[in-house]
Amino acid sequence: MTRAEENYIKTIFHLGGNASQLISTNAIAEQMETKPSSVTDMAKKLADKNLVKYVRYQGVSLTDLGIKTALSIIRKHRLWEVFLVKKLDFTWDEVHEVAEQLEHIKSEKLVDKIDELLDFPKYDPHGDPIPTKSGEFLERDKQLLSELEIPSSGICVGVKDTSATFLKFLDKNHIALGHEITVLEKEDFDDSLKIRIAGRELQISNQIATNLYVKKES
Amino acid sequence: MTRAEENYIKTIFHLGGNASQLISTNAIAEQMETKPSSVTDMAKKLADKNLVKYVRYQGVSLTDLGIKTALSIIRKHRLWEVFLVKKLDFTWDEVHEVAEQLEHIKSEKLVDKIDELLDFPKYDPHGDPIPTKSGEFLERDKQLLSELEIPSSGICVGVKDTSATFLKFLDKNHIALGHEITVLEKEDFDDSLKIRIAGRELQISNQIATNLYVKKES
DNA sequence: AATTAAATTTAGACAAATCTAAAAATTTGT
DNA sequence: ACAAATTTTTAGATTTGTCTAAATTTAATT
Ligand SMILES: [Mn+2]
Ligand SMILES: [Mn+2]
Ligand SMILES: [Mn+2]
Ligand SMILES: [Mn+2]
Repeated sequence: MTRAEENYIKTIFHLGGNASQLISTNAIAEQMETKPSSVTDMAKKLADKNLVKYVRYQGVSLTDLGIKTALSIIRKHRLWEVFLVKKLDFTWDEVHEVAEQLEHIKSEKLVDKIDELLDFPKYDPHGDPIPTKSGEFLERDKQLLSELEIPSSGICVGVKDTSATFLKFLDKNHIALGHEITVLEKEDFDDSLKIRIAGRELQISNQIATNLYVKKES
Repeated sequence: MTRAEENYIKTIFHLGGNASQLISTNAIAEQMETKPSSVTDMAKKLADKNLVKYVRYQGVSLTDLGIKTALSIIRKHRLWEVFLVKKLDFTWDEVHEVAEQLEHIKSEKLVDKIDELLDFPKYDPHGDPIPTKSGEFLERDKQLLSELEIPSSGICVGVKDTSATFLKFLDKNHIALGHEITVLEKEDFDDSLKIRIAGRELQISNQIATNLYVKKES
């Protein structure tokens, strides 16, 4: 598999192409910052290799082989992200770019040894689950902070937006995974929330609240 | 820089193109298992980028920029090899192939952090020196085992042939870096040597002796 | 149902990196 | 010094992945 092929497979997975749902060439092109015509070309190539099902004018979805491939790449990406944070003191806003390169390194032994070195982590630095060697995928029970009842609280377990700007904003406001967040009030005007986290009270916009995942306290 | 360009630069360096010596396209092609015509094309491209000096029909040599680039790639390659051996329990015959991929990962922070994690190693698992961040290169004082006087002894500090077959042969015969080797006799007929290493005596062919580096004992 | 708009595919082009076969330059041998 | 052998370069083709512009299909609107 070439690097380009791997990137397409991964993108299709992230757009929901694991079910039998067909993903449009336009959606893929937009996500990958490329042109729809390029996606069409690649769709044919991937279909030839039995990695996707391609229906002309409708879109593509991953085959079983495609899903297996996607999970393997995602596993590598997320394990490398954990490695960078835990072993090399990278911050969670620095890891994605490097992991985009490292995920294409071909060595099964390397991935498995990194997994072992990290003591088989279940989640990456952004709270996303790491598929096991055999491709199992444990999606966490979570919901957007914006959907919590008021008042109530939960543990911050993930981010939806993983851009460096958002992550650095969270750092600045002492919002980190593992912390308890209590929603105190919702402002009707703009859906902003008053929350308490790590002993502090602060006001966060709806845009923030719709990009933070929490796990409701049991 | 593309991956192909980096591989050419590295090969030219290893063939001695760091001095003003011109390396022939044929030599490069053979080393890289490609065709001389491909090398000619690349030579022009690298010359345009000021990485090599290219004299038609004569060959190429690295510019200062080319040397700097080569050292950076070699540094990464060797640091990754140390990482694989020291942190992930790879054997010295397994690391080269993976390091060939890892050396192209673009992240200065990553290399420097790996360097730090390994406590700034000076040599890779095959005894080759690791250039520093600033490009310094401390070639060790060493000589081929075949060139030791008889009788005398030295410390095994490196291998010339780094192929997996040779390295596994060395493992099988308990020959490893750091061990003292004493040359007891030389057989005139085939230049084979009787040596003592790790308490054992064994007979090694001239081909083995010309691929092992030792440091004479002071 | 026909027209318009939007999405998708095709056709043709391009850059990177490679190859083969033929031409040109250099080196070798007498 | 000159022919032969070797090395190197050129010319033209191929593959991968991309693009633009035009054609086609599908979806939306009157
Ligand atoms: Mn990521
Ligand atoms: Mn992540
Ligand atoms: Mn190596
Ligand atoms: Mn090495």
